[in-house]
Amino acid sequence: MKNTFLHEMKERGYLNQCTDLEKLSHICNNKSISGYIGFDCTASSLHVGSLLQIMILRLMQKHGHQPIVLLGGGTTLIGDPSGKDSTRKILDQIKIKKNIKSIKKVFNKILNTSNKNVAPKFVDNANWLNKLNYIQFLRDIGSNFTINKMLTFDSVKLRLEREQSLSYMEFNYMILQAYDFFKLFKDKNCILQIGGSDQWGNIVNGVDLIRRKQKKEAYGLTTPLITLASGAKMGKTESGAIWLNKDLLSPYDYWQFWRNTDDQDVERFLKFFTEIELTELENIVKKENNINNLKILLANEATKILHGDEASKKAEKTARDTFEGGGLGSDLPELKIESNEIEKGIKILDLIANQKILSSKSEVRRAIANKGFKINDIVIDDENKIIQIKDFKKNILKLSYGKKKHYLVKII
RNA sequence: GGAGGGGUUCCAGAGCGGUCAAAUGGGGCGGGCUGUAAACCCGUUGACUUCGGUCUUCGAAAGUUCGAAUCUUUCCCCCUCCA
Repeated sequence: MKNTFLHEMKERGYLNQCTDLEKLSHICNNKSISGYIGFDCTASSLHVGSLLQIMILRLMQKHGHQPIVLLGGGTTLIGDPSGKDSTRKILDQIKIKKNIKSIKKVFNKILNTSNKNVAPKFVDNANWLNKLNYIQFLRDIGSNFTINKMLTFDSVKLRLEREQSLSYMEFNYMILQAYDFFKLFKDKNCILQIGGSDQWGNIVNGVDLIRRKQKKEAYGLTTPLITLASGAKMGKTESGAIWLNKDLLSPYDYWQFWRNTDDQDVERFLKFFTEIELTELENIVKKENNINNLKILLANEATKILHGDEASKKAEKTARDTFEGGGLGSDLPELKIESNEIEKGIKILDLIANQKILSSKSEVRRAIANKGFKINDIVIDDENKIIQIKDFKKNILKLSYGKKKHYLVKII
């Protein structure tokens, strides 16, 4: 039993902890199962921080198991205290509904939806959580939890140790998540919950609840927390999160994110975020002595999974044209400018400031003084230089900020 | 309830009547070197500016003063110790 789901999980480095790895792999090897991962709906898109989990869902499909995507419309109303120092903002239901709709798009792109046997099921826990009867719930479910034990979970313990307040509402989060698992086990025969390592406590609670209520075994599994070589958490950079939704981050920028991976992370990320067979990957890595080609491979494969082959190729071509050819790629972000403004002639300072590349005019000034801006690859040394139609080639002018940010200014 | 300590720019943290848009470090951004990497070095890091300046910032409000992040009063919030 070599080529199985859990085996590959392990090989790719997705596996951190499991409630009972042996039994679970035995089950997985003999039949197809359903497993779920819950996603938080606080934003209108997930970011690469959640990508590993999605890759796992894809891997389940590859091995013939059915993924259940739980979009936490109910639990997002409460807010998971795990790994948080303070209570976060609470969203209203309308916003959450919108977020769910938007987040779902990504799953439909990444997961295989055409094969009936493994097509993902989407569930929203608002459908059952919002209807719960308080007294009933306390009697049926609440009676299975002891405060003594709940207080020992990291999500609670850490907050209390730091004397940061933890509201009763948040305190209940783990019970709700346990209930989710119980519910999916009962209704959808879902025997596995997967989550990040910070979810361990919540997952174990669900497994326990199922054991108590149903006298049956369910399984929990966590993935390691991925950090970058720099020590930062994956997904959020200073300039903004690496969103998965196209409307928040273009395929080109997504491609660039992977292209700019730290040397030390490349091999690990190839395992995590591409589906190249591991033996093949090993060969590639061994043969390739230019790490930049590995980064390109990573960017291509990762972008392909999320945005499709075509978008990935286009992003690569644009990157090559821009960085290697020193020319301009068609997939670069576009900035638009009115033709009458150009006819009059516009100060370079104003042209840049009017676009939202930097947040203030002073910043643009400073950046120009620091030789940060280029027009058609020539450093701008005078902020008062007037830009006219003759500076455009075929209606297009290449504006660069720093070494990596390039834009096409188009006259409309 | 009693006794103290404190809230400063993205963060940490100095300043304690004018020379303060505020030291220093971190982070960010830009430049150099390279490989669209890391490390390192340099610059920059409130807004607007005709580059002379102007305006808004040091928990909030009011006051003293020619002048306040700095002094006074009230209020809000945090922390430490005792009960």
